[in-house]
Amino acid sequence: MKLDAAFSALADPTRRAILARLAQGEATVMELAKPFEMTQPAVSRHLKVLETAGLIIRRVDGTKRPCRLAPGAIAEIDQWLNMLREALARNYDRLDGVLAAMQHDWEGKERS
Amino acid sequence: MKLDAAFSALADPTRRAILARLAQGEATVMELAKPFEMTQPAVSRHLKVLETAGLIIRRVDGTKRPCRLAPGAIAEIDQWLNMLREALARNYDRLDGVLAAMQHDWEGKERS
DNA sequence: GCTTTATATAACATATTTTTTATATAACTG
DNA sequence: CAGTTATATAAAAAATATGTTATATAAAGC
Repeated sequence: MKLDAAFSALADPTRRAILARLAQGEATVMELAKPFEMTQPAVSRHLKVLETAGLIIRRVDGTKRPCRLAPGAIAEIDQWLNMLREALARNYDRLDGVLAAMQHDWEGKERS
Repeated sequence: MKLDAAFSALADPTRRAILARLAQGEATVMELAKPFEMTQPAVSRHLKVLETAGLIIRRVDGTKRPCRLAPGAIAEIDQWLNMLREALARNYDRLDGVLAAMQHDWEGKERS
């Protein structure tokens, strides 16, 4: 299941930063690595994770491997999240949210 | 950063299944555990992960702890994903996708 | 009050992830 | 061709995640 890989890839802040950078356009591995206090191999691995998850694609340009966002990147993720969105919307329509706020035996935090 | 916890929580299939179940309404720990070939403590831990990530909330009902989807569950996630959505839409508008498909030096898979 | 039910926590084993250093490869440069 | 540049891969250490069994807690039922 690709959802595992996709969500897992997004769970890492470095990888999200890489995606945010790619949102502005293509970039090579070195360009992507520069902002991070991390070695190049580490970034290479993050890119592999993103590629395997279907979030980015890479092309070959001489000795460089420019990366971009994969066109269908978040399609599957979005589809799954829609299920939750709809459920949350339904709950809201039923005013479950309001009721929950009123009956204060709901805990927003943890009790220990 | 809560995004880490949220995406990380969603990366596990058991936890996504739990959320899918909760999308149909409140459920107790035992009810949630039943479909899985997993011990109750394992499910308890998954629920804690989901709660910490802000994806579910729990109330106290006697000895039971019924769970629901947290109202704002995917708000932060959605906000972040919007950045990507917009970038992808921009790329599409510029026909970057089409161009990429034409210049076949783009690899959809991996080369080894 | 004692037993059962619902859930949590602890201790621990195993698996996975993340990062590092060292090295390989392959394409440019002069 | 020799050296440099861009990137990948391997090996290994450290951190984290996931599941198990055993046990604790607290409310419910008799």
